[in-house]
Amino acid sequence: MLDAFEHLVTTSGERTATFDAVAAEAGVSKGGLLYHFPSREALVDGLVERLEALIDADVTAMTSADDGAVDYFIRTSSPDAVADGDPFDRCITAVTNLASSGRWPRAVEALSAMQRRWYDVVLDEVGDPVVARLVCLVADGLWFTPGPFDQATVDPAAARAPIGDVIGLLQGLSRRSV
Amino acid sequence: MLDAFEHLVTTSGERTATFDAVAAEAGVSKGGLLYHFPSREALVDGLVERLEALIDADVTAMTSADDGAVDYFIRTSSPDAVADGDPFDRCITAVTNLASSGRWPRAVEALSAMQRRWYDVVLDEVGDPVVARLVCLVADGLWFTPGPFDQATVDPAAARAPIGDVIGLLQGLSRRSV
DNA sequence: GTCTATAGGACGATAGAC
DNA sequence: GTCTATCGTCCTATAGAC
Repeated sequence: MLDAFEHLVTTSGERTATFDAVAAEAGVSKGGLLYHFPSREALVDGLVERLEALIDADVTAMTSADDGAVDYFIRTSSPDAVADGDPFDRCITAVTNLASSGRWPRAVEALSAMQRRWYDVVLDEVGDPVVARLVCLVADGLWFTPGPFDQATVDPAAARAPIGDVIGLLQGLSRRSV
Repeated sequence: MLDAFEHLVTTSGERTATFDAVAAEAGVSKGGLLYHFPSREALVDGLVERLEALIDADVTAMTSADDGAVDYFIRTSSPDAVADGDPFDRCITAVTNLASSGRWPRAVEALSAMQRRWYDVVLDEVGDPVVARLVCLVADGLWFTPGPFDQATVDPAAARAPIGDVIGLLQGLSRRSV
């Protein structure tokens, strides 16, 4: 049922993810859904808790990544990864959509905490706060543009610079320790 | 009336920006509002057209900025500018909120076009597509995190690196022409 | 041009059978 | 635990007086 809610919020926005639609997508009836999630807030909380668990797993993977945390971080933030059906990416997109409505403070807090944790890991690797912030900004930029709004315009092979070059540039900065 | 709609969408999200609320905010009655904007789509279109006009003005200012397009671009993308009551920033935030619902294709297209135009101006200045993309990603990252979701957590004087240093770093890259 | 009144519909949530 | 049926509320949009 959470999967159905997540899917609808991700693809069509929060407005369309009504109890009726979620129940239909999950293959149950509205009453059945409301037994497990008595309110809309319960549904949101369920997704936020799922996100928090996935953040823990991602931070662990990031700190122990073979090519370093920065490489892992930037690569998993690119729209290429979003296009795939990665559960973590889908969950982030869903919670982001929920947060942007302004009605779910818990969603906002979870996303803020996620960014703080990423920043700490990156800072630990690159050492310099300026470079660490730059890396986080690039990752956020990659995440938000242009994917979530218009999945049709995601064009990995476009004339824009390949993301591998951007990573190399950032790692160069990290080594020079500006 | 458009101001009222923009303000409500920006501060409280699209859900709360009903005809009733917009009319009350604008100081007219619901019927009066509906005379000028016969449907919700008309309201959205009005805001998108306002955005397109503001984009034209911003691109012009950006190309002729004293300290260069990159400096202008990054500075006006930072949350410090968002906190102010800049009409352009407010309009972008409002249209972004509308776009994230997935119900207004015109809003999505306007934002994509905006990013393409910014990229073209930056590329024209820095020459290198990789650096140009990096600059745009940083600007997008600055824009989206963490401001729009949680205006209370905007903390310009936080321990994170000052944005001026980030700009310097990007300009260094631009000069070295990686 | 601006108002009141209301139609028509969708949504969140409850009640109670099975 | 899952279902059907339904209540109350809120929203978009229309009709028509002024």
